[in-house]
Amino acid sequence: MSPKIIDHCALEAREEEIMTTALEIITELGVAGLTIDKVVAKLPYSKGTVYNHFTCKEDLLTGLCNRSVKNVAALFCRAVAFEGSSRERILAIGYAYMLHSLLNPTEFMLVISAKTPSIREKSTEKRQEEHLALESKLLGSILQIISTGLASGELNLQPHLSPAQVAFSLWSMCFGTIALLHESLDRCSVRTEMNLERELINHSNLLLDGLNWQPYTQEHDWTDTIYKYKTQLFPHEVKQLKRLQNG
Amino acid sequence: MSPKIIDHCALEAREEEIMTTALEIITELGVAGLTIDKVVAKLPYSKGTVYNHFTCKEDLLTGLCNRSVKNVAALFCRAVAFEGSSRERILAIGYAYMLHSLLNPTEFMLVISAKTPSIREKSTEKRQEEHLALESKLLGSILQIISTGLASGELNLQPHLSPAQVAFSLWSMCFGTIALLHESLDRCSVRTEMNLERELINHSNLLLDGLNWQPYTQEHDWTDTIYKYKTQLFPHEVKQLKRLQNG
DNA sequence: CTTTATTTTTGACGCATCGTCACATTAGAG
DNA sequence: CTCTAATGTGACGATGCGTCAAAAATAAAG
Repeated sequence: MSPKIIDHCALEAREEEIMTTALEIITELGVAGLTIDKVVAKLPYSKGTVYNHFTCKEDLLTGLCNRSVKNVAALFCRAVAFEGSSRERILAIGYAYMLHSLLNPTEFMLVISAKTPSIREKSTEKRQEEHLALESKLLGSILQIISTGLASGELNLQPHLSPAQVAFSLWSMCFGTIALLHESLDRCSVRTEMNLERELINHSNLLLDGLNWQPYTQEHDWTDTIYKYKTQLFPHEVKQLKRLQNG
Repeated sequence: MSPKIIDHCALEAREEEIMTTALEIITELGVAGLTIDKVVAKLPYSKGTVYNHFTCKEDLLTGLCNRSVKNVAALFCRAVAFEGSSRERILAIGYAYMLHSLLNPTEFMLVISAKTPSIREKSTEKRQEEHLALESKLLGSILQIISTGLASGELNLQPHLSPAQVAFSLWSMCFGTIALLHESLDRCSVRTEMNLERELINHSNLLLDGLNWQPYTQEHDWTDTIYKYKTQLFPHEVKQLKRLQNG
């Protein structure tokens, strides 16, 4: 009676395989160049099988997007665990976000694409919810640092601001800066004179000063902190990035 | 010899007509629903004629995007002319940006879409350059206010920051905030508790405090300033927005 | 081993959209 | 009216999407 039943593990592995192949195509030909037919041609499966995993191209894109956000979440967890002041840790979050965007330009761009209604509208409800849950996880890491900052007295919240609002201000600032300065995204008019790492740190420091999050920009050697990010917190990622930029 | 020659004016009018029709379709069916065939069906012209104006769908989208940025530029010019302190005027820029995004959700979303590589890659070089020029114009308005702020001493630039960097920090902050909180864009997890106008003002004030741009948030009645934006600077737009939100 | 019941895979098919191009149309000069 | 070159037209081939009936694969029962 009971026939072939594929175990969950194998199914998930295949889903990964499909996504990886899709990402290869996108990296090579851009999002517009992605075609289910091309994915199928690169895989030992047929079109029907791919459509068993993803209802449509957009659903596949959202899946890729979520996979990317998962990796960001992992980096954020490491940032939270950084040994230092709360402000150093919150700055590490932004730094992690930036590193990820530089290491995975295609995926970062996908996260933006996936927020586009044309893609969102067509994606599965399931994958949409997964996306929201993942974003909550990211915000969770930020909120965690905010609460330690409040506890230690380093952050003095203005009465009209809630922790969630602070978390959101940091997130949107990082997002905007990275999005507008991202090499692969927009050749915006000022881009030439701007350097992503420098500007992100600048913007973060401005915002954190505005938030009264001590120690202030002038009161601490942030160059040293960033050196620690590079050598202690994300040594592997920074090395990978250098290899990417030189090769 | 000389046969039928269409005057430049009529050509441009037709281009407008095509874009307006395309925007209608996008508003109704989303960017994904836009089809050259549908545009043609709504117009008294044929497909070939449309393709005489725009090389492809993406080129048409970039055209729409540019038209939208032109409108933003006009609002920015009015913000620059606002009677008040330099900080009030720079805040008016962000407010204008937000108003525009709320009044033209479809177009704002298009601006983001148009930054996506899949669309940019396919657009005409000409329209790309136009886009960069328009963005420069936007930054120009911001830089103008910065320089008056510097001249009056209300803004005290930290030595490591250039006016262009300040302009960019404001722009990216506004962009990020609006993009992440935009109703039509992303149903992000925190969105429910967040209110675009309130958060944009909050973020702006945090950043401007961080920049040492006087008067500081606590030193001035910003509610009153925003009231002036609504009643004096952008009365028409605010009224339009209310109608939009009620109807 | 064969049969059977059920799941999984397959790829050809119908449909939609894209962008092109050979031909039709048009407006003015001669 | 005729001729000419700019302009407009829409049928057409190509490509991609998502479906579905049929085929293959599988594991237990006979």
